[in-house]
Amino acid sequence: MKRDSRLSIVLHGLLHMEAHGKPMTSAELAVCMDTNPVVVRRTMAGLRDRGLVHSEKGHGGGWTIARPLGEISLLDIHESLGEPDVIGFSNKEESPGCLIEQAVNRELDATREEMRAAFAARMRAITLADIWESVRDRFVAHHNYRKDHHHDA
Amino acid sequence: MKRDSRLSIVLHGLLHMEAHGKPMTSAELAVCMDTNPVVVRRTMAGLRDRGLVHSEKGHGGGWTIARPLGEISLLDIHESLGEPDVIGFSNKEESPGCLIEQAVNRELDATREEMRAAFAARMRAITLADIWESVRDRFVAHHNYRKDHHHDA
DNA sequence: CAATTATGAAACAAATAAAGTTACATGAAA
DNA sequence: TTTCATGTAACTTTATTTGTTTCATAATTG
Repeated sequence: MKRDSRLSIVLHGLLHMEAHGKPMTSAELAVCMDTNPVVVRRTMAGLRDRGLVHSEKGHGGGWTIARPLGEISLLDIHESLGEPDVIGFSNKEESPGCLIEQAVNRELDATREEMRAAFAARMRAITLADIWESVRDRFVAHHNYRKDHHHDA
Repeated sequence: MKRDSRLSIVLHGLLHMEAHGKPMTSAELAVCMDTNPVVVRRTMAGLRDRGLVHSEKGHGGGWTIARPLGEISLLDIHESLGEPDVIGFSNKEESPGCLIEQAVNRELDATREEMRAAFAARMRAITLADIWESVRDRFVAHHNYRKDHHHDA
């Protein structure tokens, strides 16, 4: 299966927008994210429609985050992408006549529901601010490591 | 044909084998499962290699379950299929240099691990015997319903 | 107001992966 | 020795995601 990586793409883009400080164009984002400007627009479109980001045309235009990072959960973003299915396996047939296949589907459906619940619970609890802090922590750690170990004259 | 449905296919086939009582050919299974004999062989191959099922060539040959249903967990079967990834979303890049993308990956990786754990826990706890009972329960319920509501002269 | 720069969106092409199909070799039973 | 069944490789079809081209629209700049 070709797996959906839009959530990964969008999160990466959003945090670069935050780091940039001013509106960032689709072309600039595309370079950061090693993809295409049209892919950026297409992927951000859902977030724009929900008011998570803002886009502006013309000179000085581009993308900005429209809310405080702490008020955007990863679940909000997932929903803005149209809630693509996060499960990698499916039933051969969704409404089979066969009693055996029905029983198999019941069991696998229940498993998928549990996995979706685990996904939603975690994604609801995490905001962009959390990831942003995680970036900062690692950056500081890296900086301190270099400071403690540098061998310059 | 988008998501992997081999687990669904294999479970359906195994329980038909159980119901059949004698060796069942790939062609017979393919009819039950609305697929192709080669798909059946290909999908069952991993289970044969692990000793969950047995296959016999020639007249009277076909597939049989090699162990008591209660001793085959759904996780055993999943592993026999080569442990295909059960998650439907992925990272854009697996080992990025960008600190931001690394932080995004850490978060999504952790979420996927939780989902995989939920999958494995459930699949480990369920055996073919459980599904088989579920089939029987529904069959009996259906039979009783018909008995209580029939309107024959 | 015209040139430039940006998004919006449709349409199309490439890449990937699962499922289906064909073909044939191998082995077991009648 | 013929028939039936699995084992496997190679190829085709279909579904889905991602990438690309193209052009319309809007906002800013000179």
